[in-house]
Amino acid sequence: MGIGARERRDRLERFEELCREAGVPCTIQRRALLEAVLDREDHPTAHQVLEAVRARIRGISRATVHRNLETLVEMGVITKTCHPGGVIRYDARIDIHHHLVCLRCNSIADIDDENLDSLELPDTSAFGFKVSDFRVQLRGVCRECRRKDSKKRNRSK
Amino acid sequence: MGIGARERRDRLERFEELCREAGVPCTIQRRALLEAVLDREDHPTAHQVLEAVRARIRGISRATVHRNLETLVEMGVITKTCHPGGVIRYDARIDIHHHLVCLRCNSIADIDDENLDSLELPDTSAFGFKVSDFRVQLRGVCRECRRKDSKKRNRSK
DNA sequence: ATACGTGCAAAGCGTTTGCATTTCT
DNA sequence: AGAAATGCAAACGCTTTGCACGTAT
Repeated sequence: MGIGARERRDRLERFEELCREAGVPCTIQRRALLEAVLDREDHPTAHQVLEAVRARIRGISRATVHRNLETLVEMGVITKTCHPGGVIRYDARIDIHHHLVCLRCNSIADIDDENLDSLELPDTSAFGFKVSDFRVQLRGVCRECRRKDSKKRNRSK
Repeated sequence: MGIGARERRDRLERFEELCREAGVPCTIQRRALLEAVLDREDHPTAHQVLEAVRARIRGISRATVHRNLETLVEMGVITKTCHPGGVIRYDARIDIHHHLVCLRCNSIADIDDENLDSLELPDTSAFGFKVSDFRVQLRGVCRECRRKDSKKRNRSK
């Protein structure tokens, strides 16, 4: 899954356009970080993005990664994913899609489903809340964790 | 909102039952932590729960809070919430309900909606994923953050 | 030329772990 | 008595911040 080649190109173009419009410097670090996220099919942490970018920019610093991932989110060219853990995770996908969230290991997998996409959202204006986006999170236990669980059960018998 | 008095009582009872069944010690710390979460209507961090519990148990330690909140989640008497931030948040509610997630300040508010509750979930057996639960997350910007944004805009004019 | 971004190092938080001691069953 | 939990302190990992220097517009 992940995003396709066309979408990837469009997103980079949009990024450069937004930089120009906002007068924000389009540095090589910023661009490389965006590409690193776009090239992933999972929901990487800042650390994972750093590892990936180091191949292209040797001396890039941890602080730059954190600062810029946040900038890219604000620009709307990537998003943050919601997860039950204690480490921030980013997502290349900005379109409507949904998540399988493992409550055991905190992993997240994408799931696409037209029925979920066409959900009718409730009115949130009473909360003063402006909805921009939504995700359905199917919470439970992933394949790996279920396997580990059954191993544990066998051992204790 | 939050949970009602009856639900609160039932949950504590269920907790004690689960302790007995599993032969898990039902310590005063454990019980106090559960009560502290049940008494909150928001989605507290471990630190917030610690603060609340200190009133009853002076010398309770940070480690005990973290360890036991995790235990309570495993027992299924509280849950973890999914959020875009870097701090783990707990939730007194274990029934199906939904969230308004602010992507600016990472705050979470509950929202109840029958239409969302009756959502038809896709089949996840192909992923080896066992669904136990679901949440719809309406992502966007909360009232407070929108206010701050408009103030900022005014200043820059 | 100026504003903004970067790298570095240190600080700041939240969470986890090892170990001696206490408590629950 | 024995297993498990607690408290404490240190370690750990992720994120943020201050500052000197470099770079994009």
